[in-house]
Formats: sequence, C-alpha cells, structure tokens
Amino acid sequence: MPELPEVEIVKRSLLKIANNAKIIDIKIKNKNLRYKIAKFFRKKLLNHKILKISRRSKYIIFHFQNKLLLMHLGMTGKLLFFKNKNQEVFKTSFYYNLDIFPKHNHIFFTLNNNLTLIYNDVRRFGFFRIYENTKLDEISFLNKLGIEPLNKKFNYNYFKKIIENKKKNIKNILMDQTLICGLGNIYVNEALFLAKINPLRLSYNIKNREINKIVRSIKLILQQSIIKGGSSIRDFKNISGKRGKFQQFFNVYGKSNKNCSRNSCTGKIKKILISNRSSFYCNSCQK
DNA sequence: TTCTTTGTTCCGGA
DNA sequence: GTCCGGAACAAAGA
Repeated sequence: MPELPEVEIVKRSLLKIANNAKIIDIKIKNKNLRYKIAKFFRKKLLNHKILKISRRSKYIIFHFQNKLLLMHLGMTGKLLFFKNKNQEVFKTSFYYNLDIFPKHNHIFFTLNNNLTLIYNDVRRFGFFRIYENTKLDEISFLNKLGIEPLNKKFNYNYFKKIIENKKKNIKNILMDQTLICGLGNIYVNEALFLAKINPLRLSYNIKNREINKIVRSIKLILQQSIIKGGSSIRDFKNISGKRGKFQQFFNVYGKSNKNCSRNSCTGKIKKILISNRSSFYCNSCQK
C-alpha cells in the first residue's frame, strides 16, 4: 500500500529517470482505472516534455508546459521501467506475496530517452488525470489536504491545535487527510506504537508530552522508511534495484497475537477494527 | 459466494 | 451549519 514514504521513493526514482524526458508515445490497454482515462489523454500529452515531478501527500504531479498530470497509485498501483529493448530497469511495487503480472499493465509511456514507463495496477484503484492551465490549489484532490507531516510546520503547536478541539480517537485523526496528509493505515499503526499511545485514545485527552511524542514518532517512522527505500512489503525495488527493507521493521502492523517487540514489555499485539480498518497495538505498553 | 484490502466520497444522525 | 462515524465504491484474490 503506497503511503507517503513509498510515493516519495517513486517520485525520487522518476526524477532520476524521467525528468526532462519527452513523451513520444502512449499506449492505453485499459482505460478503466478508478476514473476512466479521459478522451484525448494520449493526444494531450504526446510530444510534451516533463519539466518537473513533485509529490503532495500520496499524489505525484508531472508538470508540463501549461499542463499537469496527476497520478495516484491507489492500493496496488506501481511503475515498471523498461529499456526499449524490453530490459527491465526497475520496478516499484507494494504488495504481499504477489508477482507483477503483465495482464495488469494498463498504460505505457514511451520516453525519448530509450525508456518505457509502464503503469501496472492489479485492483485499478489508482488514477491519472490531466489538468490544463490549472494551478495546484485549484485541484480538488490537492486543495483539501492538510499539512505534510515532514514539513517543519508540523510541530507540537500545530498538532495541539488540531487535536484539542476534536472529539475523535487519535487513530482517526491521523488517518484524516484533511488534517495531516500522507499517512495510511500502516504508518499510523506504527507511529502510535512508537509513541506508546493506544489508537482509541480520544484526542482531546492526550497530554502535552504525549502530543510531542506522537509528532516525533510520525516524523521518525516516515524518515526511516524513506531512508530504507520504502516499505513495499515485497518486491519493491528502488532506483538502485534494491528492495525496500522497511517492512522488516514493522512492529505491530499485521502482527496479531505476536509478542510485543519492545524489550521491557510482555504484552501481545491485538487487532481491532477502528472505523472498519484493521488496527494493531500492544495491549500493554500503548496506554 | 463471501470476505478482505485501500483511500476517498457521500450520507444520515447528533 | 458542523462534526463524526459508517457505508459505499472501485477490482481481484483467497
């Protein structure tokens, strides 16, 4: 499941390999992603040069002259990079125990640097959308997003203001993309473990030192994961062709009934549903 | 056949 | 009007 760190890795990979390249062909094998690929998609991007590639939350933005291409990877979206002689350069992938099947290759972008970029998505919950003569803050997917958690402005004071007036549990606060963006189920679970906070705690009851701890845990877990190359679970390869390793360091996600990994703790990892999402936490050290 | 997975959006109740 | 939780939605694999 691509969350902020994985999307950041994809962006960095794209920057190295596709920035300043011109799109010289596009083949669409399946239009039916989360939103149907728009008419004239190919025509609108053909012979356009990628001037810049940026990330906002879990979205990647390709910048062209007077045009933007917004990409979201959904649950299982990934990019494969091939040299034009069909040699695989590397791939970005995010899921458990499954290989990448060509039948899920939906869109092919041929670049003028001998590379072909392939969008592969098993569940087709990802999407592409083109915006012409549009500013970033006019895009509805982007202008409702909250603060980037790795931004310096995301700090104790900012977070305290967010949570003191809310009547939600802390897990739902962190999952709410209009407050803090880019965190998904995995990193929320991991950050709360690190901060020793029970995911069901109501936000307005959380003490000042705990607020501080949560902010620091979020930043730490995201930074660590980016450094380790994204957490992809299996088969993630970054620009150097190496797999992401962060998944080996999960402490709670998917660890139901396992012993707590904290040295001083004898608790077990519990799995509960919060707003219909699996939530994992230690029943002993997360208070 | 049913359940699970995700982020986003929509809707009803408080 | 606002806030919040729950459900729906997309597709496919187990």
